Amino acid sequence: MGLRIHNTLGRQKEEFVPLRPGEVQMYVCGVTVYDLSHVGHARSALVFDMIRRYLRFKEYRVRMVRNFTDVDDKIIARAHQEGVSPRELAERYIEEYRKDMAALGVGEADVEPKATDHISQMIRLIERLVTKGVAYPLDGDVYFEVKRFPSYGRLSGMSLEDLRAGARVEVDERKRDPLDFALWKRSKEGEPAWPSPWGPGRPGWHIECSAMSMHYLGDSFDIHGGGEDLIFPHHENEIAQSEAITEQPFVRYWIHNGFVNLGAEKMSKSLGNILTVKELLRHHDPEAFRLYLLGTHYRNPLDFSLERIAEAARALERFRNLFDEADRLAAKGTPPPGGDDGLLEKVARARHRFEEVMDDDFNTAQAVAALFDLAHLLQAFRSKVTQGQVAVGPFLLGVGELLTLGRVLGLFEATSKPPLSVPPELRARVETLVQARSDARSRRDWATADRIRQELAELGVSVEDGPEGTTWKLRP
RNA sequence: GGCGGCGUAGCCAAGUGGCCAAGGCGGAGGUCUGCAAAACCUCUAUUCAGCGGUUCGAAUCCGCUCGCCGCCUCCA
Repeated sequence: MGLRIHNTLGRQKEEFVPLRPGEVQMYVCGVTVYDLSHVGHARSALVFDMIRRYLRFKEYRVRMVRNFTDVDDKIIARAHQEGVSPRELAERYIEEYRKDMAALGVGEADVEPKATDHISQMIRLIERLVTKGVAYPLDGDVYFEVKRFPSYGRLSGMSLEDLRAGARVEVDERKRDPLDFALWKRSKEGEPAWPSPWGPGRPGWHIECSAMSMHYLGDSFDIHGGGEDLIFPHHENEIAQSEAITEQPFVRYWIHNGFVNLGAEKMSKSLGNILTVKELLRHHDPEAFRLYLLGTHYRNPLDFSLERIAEAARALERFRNLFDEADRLAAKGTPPPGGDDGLLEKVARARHRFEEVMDDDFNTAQAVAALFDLAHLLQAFRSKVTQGQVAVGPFLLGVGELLTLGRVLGLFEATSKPPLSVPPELRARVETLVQARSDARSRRDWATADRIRQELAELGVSVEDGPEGTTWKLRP
């Protein structure tokens, strides 16, 4: 079975066939760097990170480009406000974005280009558009003439008439059509400017993605992604610009992720209802957040809720308990003999199911369900290992497979809460108390044992007595 | 106004014509354990916003109604 992807162009699932066998070229719209990124940006980044991981699991060689928009009105306005240069402001937030993504476990793209490093490529594209007669200069600006591109509106599913009917853009009498959009903007006093055939100015927003994607990936490439708010006008305009020049299909598969809502409304800066990634990670485990996100299909809206993330953290604990158990059994050495009781075949079936549901337009909710089922299976088997009924080897193999599959989704990078976060002096004190409690227990002095457990609880430590002895961990 | 999407258990959420409607959280009972925790087992939607229709058969297709959201302006 092959991968099927929902293509925004056509609004249906299609079999995924890359341009070159075994290779995938993808471009993802990144962020405009004028402020800290929020949970909505995080969702988009995590979705495309998951897609890239899965494509790699399918043994595709993936080349991914994710851009930074580092010149635009908001950056300029913000920089003026803070009394720094737009470049300085952009650099700062690029740095912050990279830190946030790393903290979320989102891998770096193969290329992370900045718009301002590609001005000459943009100018060349604009020149070609002017030469072809699909764009026209006007007082130092250059506009794309939408009427010259017959399939304009195809991605968003709207006709020019539909678009004109609902147009909320300010009518600029100079433009040939209200829907014509800027490729190049004449710069005003005090704004960053680059020399061009039309005078000093700066690029319009849409042209940068055409320029950078075609520069790094070619005139036609496989996947272009971003949040669903980019469908119109951003991606619609990219198609118009690019295809007007090359007269070839720009992108084969358009993938758009759904929004994060907060309080029944889209999380966005203009509405003011945002939660930054930094704020999120101050209180929550990044893997719990990832598990929470994966529980909802990437195209569906997600109602953000800290309570749901806390639930995901509890669910994640169950996997981690299993991994701890596997570590303990693996460390014991000299595996006792025994059968596998059909476990490995069930593990293979779980893998098959995982791949099948992921092949269906990245159904991570189902994939996660397969992971939970596999974990249950392994836990049940582990009870039998402990009782000496079956061998430990198949159990460890099964856990290894669970880890492999989870990591395809970016989960289980940390198999347990990092014990490193325990300060050494606290660790020593806890170890002493745990030992004292074990001594008391071996004397069957339950009163003392319980008292010590209470003492440990006050330190935020919980203890568990198992057949292999007592273990402890920090409670969140 | 135009275009599009959503409404599934206490909560979250998959499923888009036919095996018992995934999975998670929460809850109930049981096993194990000195107790606890963890883990395991069982149970927790005769029903998919409502009303009609198509079909041998619909949560899934069609129509209408109600409620919610997004895009059409910068936006992941």
